[in-house]
Amino acid sequence: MESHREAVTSLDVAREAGVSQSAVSRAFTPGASIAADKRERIIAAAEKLGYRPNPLARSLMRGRSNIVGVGVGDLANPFFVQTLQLLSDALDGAGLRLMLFPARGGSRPEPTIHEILHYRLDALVMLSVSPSSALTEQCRRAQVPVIHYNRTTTAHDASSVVGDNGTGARAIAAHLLAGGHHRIAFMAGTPETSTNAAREAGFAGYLAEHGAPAPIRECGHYAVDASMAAMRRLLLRTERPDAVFCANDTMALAAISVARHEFGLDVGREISIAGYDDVPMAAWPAFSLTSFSQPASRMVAETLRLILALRSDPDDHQTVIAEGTLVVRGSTRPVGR
Amino acid sequence: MESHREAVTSLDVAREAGVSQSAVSRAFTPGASIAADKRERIIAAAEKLGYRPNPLARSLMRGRSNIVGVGVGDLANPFFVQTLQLLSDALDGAGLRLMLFPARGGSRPEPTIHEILHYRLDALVMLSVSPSSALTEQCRRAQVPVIHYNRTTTAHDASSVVGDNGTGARAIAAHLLAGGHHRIAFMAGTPETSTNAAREAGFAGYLAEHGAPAPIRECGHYAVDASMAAMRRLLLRTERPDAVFCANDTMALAAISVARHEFGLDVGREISIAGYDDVPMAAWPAFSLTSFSQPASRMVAETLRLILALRSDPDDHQTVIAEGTLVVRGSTRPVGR
DNA sequence: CTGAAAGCGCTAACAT
DNA sequence: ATGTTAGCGCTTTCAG
Repeated sequence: MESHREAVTSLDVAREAGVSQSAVSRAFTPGASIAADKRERIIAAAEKLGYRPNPLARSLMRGRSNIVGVGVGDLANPFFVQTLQLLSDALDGAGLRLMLFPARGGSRPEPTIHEILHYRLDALVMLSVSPSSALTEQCRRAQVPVIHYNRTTTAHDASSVVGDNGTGARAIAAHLLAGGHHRIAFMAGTPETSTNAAREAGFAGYLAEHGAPAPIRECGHYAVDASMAAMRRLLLRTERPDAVFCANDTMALAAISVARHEFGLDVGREISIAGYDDVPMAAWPAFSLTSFSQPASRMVAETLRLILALRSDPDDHQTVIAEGTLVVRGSTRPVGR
Repeated sequence: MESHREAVTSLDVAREAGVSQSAVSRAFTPGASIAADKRERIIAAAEKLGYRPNPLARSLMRGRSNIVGVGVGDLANPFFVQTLQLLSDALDGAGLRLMLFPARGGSRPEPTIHEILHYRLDALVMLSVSPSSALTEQCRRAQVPVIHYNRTTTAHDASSVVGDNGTGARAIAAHLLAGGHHRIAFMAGTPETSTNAAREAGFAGYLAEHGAPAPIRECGHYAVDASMAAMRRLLLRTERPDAVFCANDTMALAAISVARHEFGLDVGREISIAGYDDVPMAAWPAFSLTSFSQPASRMVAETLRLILALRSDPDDHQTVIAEGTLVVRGSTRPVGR
């Protein structure tokens, strides 16, 4: 009678290699003390039998799963997709598993995530979604460190990785002012988010400091449809803005689309539009979007670093701020003339 | 001295409720035989203590993890992203966890996935990536059923969910012929993939059956840069094509971009461009891409159905073909005139 | 229906 | 360095 699922266990390997079962365990544990020749014999036997340590049992014993939970909201934003891809590669390279779950943006608390926590996750990364305070509390109780990605947090027992939103937004403001614009608008993303707050504050702050009027404001909620609607409202004003800074690229691409195809405007001459993130599509000739580039790969690398640090010390929380660069393209009026 | 991670165990709940530990287990097992009032008392005690069954231990005993592995290749294609989002929601709704891993397209066998298999996965879904034959064999040995998404397979011990590529491609061909086109081109995706093969065969087949010459062929490898290059080659021909069918939308959007912005062509009048998948961006005014719509949500629903079916019978393999619809937009010359 | 007992496959003391 | 012995937290016979 076969065992559970006819799986090869460490005991099988032990018998095959003529050693104890714990020796097999040690052979598969990096730092363990075991004679080199013995280890090799065991590895050989394991290979022959097609053995692999059962990660479930291992996690149960170790009290740690080697799994990182990743909560995502709307994947419509290419910046998150890019991040997810990079993160999936990075974790894979570090021998960690990635458990993905939908984390609806702050609305009602998801039941699922509570269950996920009990996997003894090495860390929980929230990709541009803010966990409810209840969830945060649950994480603390379950001893799962939380890393906020692209969001800051007031909580002191959480890490976060963000771009330098204030500086980025100021760079955009400077660029638009230098381009000779006077009626400048700001298209906000979701108002409650820290990214939007920081970008808006930096943008408006720079304008104010340089004697420009406060920007006209519309809200696109980081969504395509809402941004199109917001852009229409902006362009139907009697005092039509001559420049629009959208709080992310998704909104900016939608805005360009509306300006060009619905209002027949020559983007980059009659109106300037700038975004934030520098997603791959921003570089397409169809858009040629001026944007502030968030260094996704560096941000992900930092996230991995935090995860590894938190593995050794779950209380070693940090906030990482990654610098970006302004990428000037054709969607904004050139400065030099 | 605290236990491992000061976690609440079923034993704690048992003591609190004054029952045996196995009773607690039964209270959390849907079909188990336990008195209703006793169950309620247990649930109450569990709630009070903040208890949840440890999924690791549960999986270890049950020999099944409630985890579905999902292998993804390049997430640059919005169709896959959309699918991933839908799948993540669907699995979540069914109480299943989603373990994401990067599965490089068919190149060398990834070491990671071999490890993932040992989680006693309920299923392994390959999103538009073909597993190596070695991997397929491993899955068989580990008793993990494989589901190919957007790919057919010759293997008889695997399921697959695909769109009706032949029919879709023929619909595009019919639409282009009806539009009065004569020099028709086909931009291929990755040649080795079953999707490309089916779309190309359907397209060329329809043209041949209707007396049209075989399509001019270039290859865009389902990638943006390669597609832009391919489009340039097509448009630099002395006999410039007046219609191009791209094997997916990613390539078609890139093609539009090149035609319009590099060659100054009026897409939809001077040249027709059609794609496949009907990704969200296809509907943007900036592109207005005629495309054959793959019913992503239905395909994902079918995938979930297969997963659940395979849970009860791991050998119950099926092939599901989902029908789509032609979505005519402005990027192709209208038929009626 | 319910409790006691035997593991799932592994790791981590504990003694050699 | 190695084998033996306890468990990790749970499910599942097995008696009753």
